[in-house]
Amino acid sequence: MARLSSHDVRERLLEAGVRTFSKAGFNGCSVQDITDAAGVPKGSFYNHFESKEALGAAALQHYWTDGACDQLKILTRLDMSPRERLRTYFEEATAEMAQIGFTCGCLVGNMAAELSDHSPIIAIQLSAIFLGWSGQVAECIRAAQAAGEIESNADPDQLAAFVLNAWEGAVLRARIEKADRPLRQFIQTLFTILLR
Amino acid sequence: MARLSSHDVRERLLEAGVRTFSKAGFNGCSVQDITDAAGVPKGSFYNHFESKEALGAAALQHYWTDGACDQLKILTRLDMSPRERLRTYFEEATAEMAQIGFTCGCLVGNMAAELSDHSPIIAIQLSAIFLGWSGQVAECIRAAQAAGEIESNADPDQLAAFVLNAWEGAVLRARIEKADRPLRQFIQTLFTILLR
DNA sequence: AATTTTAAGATGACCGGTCATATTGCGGAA
DNA sequence: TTCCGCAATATGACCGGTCATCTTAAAATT
Repeated sequence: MARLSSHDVRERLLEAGVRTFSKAGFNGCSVQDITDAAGVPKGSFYNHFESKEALGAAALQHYWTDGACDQLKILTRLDMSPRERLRTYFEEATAEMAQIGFTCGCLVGNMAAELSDHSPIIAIQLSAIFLGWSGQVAECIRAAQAAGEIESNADPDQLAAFVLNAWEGAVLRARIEKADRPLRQFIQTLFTILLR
Repeated sequence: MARLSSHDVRERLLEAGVRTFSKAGFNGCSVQDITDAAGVPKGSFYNHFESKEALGAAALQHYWTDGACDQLKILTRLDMSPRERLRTYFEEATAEMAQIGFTCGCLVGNMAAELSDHSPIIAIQLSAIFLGWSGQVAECIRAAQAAGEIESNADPDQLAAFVLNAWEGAVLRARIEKADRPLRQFIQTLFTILLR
């Protein structure tokens, strides 16, 4: 059996990291759990990452730039109106969460809860991720306002931050209830009240 | 030095559990961390709780019924109007979070992120806590609507769930940023847009 | 003296991380 | 083209320490 290239090993560890951290939490899994999930020998781990925390930071980045950003592209599609894009974005996210049985939740939220007090590096990353995320949503809200799809002319940045905060909370509750009810309720409230 | 009564030891473990789980997370601290924080011998732990998870469940209950409920009483005070009560409630919570330097966050949210997939007992408790919490806030919103303090006549339960979701998200972001900005912004958005 | 409760210390599995050694692909010397 | 030397990577046994939990002798209570 051919050996994996160095790049492949690193990639596998990143993806296994995202999966394993999402499922079990940063402190809820071991480095061995991750190498097992990646199908990589334990000893290889430290050739690619200097510590578990370093993998945490890299996996978070990987999740955001290679995984979550695909969904974010919905927000800039041109085949839908801004308001439709927003709705589709949260409906897609709901469907994805349903598909995995409401386990895991959002890696960004999980890492925020577990590590923001203890890993400054990851806290800074999380801050940047939330900023970018909020900015994208704000842009879409701004466009919806310009298109006359939203009554309120409140500050889009303020609205976006509030909406994403509520989304994080809804994800938490969906995970507890193992049902899409909190997510559906979030969408309904969002579009019938806040972005009416 | 006189020995502590059995009841005191249990109480100390509960309070140390709340403190330690809040600071370090459930998987981020050891049983010994908790017994040290409680100032009780480590051998005593299993005389009072059958497992770390059992303490987790008991501490969560203790936090909710003996700690957080004090703040919840603001929502039913009669010396303020319903809308004022709501604002005071979130401002008090903001002040408390500022006082501890934006570490810890909310035990309910932290445990939800860390344990809702792995501890059914705690998941059920979390579900009940959110339900009760949401109900209290909904009642206050309903009263505010009745008093004509809020324009929107949207379903109070739906509003309350959305508001608490957003609060959980805001707490997460305040913890990341180590600043009250996300909490202040939450309050501002809440009262100038959602509960206008 | 009999019974219950306490808590010190033990237990072995497991933790994040390191090690010596084996293997590899590659640039340059022939 | 062939070969060599070498840096980078692969590997799993292994490190000291910590984990959640248990055992048990001593202390307190009856």
